[in-house]
Amino acid sequence: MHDPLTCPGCAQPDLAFAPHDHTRCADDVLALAETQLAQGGQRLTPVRRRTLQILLEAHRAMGAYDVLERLAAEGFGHQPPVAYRALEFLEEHGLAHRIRRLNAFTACMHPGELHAPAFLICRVCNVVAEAPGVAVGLALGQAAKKLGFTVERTTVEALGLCPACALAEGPMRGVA
Amino acid sequence: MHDPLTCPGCAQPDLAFAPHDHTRCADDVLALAETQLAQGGQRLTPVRRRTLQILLEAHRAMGAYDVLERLAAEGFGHQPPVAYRALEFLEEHGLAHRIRRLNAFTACMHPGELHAPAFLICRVCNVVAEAPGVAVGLALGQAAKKLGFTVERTTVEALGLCPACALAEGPMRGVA
DNA sequence: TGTATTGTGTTATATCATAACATGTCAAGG
DNA sequence: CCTTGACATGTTATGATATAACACAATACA
Repeated sequence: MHDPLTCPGCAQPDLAFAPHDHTRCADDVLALAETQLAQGGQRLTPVRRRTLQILLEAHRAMGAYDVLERLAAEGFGHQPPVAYRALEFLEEHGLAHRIRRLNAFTACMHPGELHAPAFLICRVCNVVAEAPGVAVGLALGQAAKKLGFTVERTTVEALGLCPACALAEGPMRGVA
Repeated sequence: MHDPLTCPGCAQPDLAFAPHDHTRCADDVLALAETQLAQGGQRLTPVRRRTLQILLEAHRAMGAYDVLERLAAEGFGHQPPVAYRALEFLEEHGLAHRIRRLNAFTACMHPGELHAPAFLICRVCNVVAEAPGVAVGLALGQAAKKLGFTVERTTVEALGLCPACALAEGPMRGVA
């Protein structure tokens, strides 16, 4: 169900990068999602369900066209709107996030919890970690308040080096 | 040099939205940019200079193709890379920022100052304000540090309502 | 002046995203 | 039951954004 070897977060537990809650991976999140949506009178239809599953299984950010390819291969529609609609639905309901710097989407690792997501994107290996962004959201909200601006949604992304790639790259500087 | 009537920030001084420093608009920023670049051994070539000017004059976020159109009309190249290269150069050197939510670029309103820019984007009128983002950057840096992640660049954007549009929209709720 | 570096411009193509419309599904009310 | 309205899915077509790769020009500097 959850393969540590293909999960970027699990691959380096000592470094604690991307320390998502494994007890909630894939199927668990899926069940949770279904419950949540039902409460709001929303439907987790087959395409939407499968889209979420694909994101959860991939366990990394995926472009809409990548998702579409998978969906198409499984008998769903073959055209971009199929993927975009499902992804947008998931995003609207807090089950997925859009990573703007990568033009990609990723499953939310802790749906239901109120959170202003902040993402850490490794520029070398492209792994995306969802960091606790409450403090960031708060700071942003305050800055906005001073200007009389009402915040509705936020995009917070940091590009840099994950621990593993920093180890690999850092010591190389000036060597060669 | 600076027309309050076409400047979103100046249009509503009472609301203090987008309270950029007017003494630094257009020509001032341009001069500052030139100095700064020269110090770093970089060149503010005609295309680059004109691109920055266009962004400063527009005083709002512009798409790369909008910028290109202006450049082309003035005798510069007619192909996308012309605009993208100039814009990327400006961004790298802190003279312009990329607004990912809008796939657009905007001139930096206070170049030289060390700052992690945070943008407030009105979803109604599309005006973009550059808010002081130091606190936000700090919070993000700390969250990253906990995961061993090294932040190099950040994207911080909030979508919401600017004061003017909030006034126009807020009271309407439930009325009709 | 020659030579390396950087910048500009081009063609061509890749990548990402949405508008508009037809068809299908399903639940609620007649 | 069957109609109707809302929502969902699928399609075609197009729009919008971005980059690769290469030729040539300008500049810096030995």
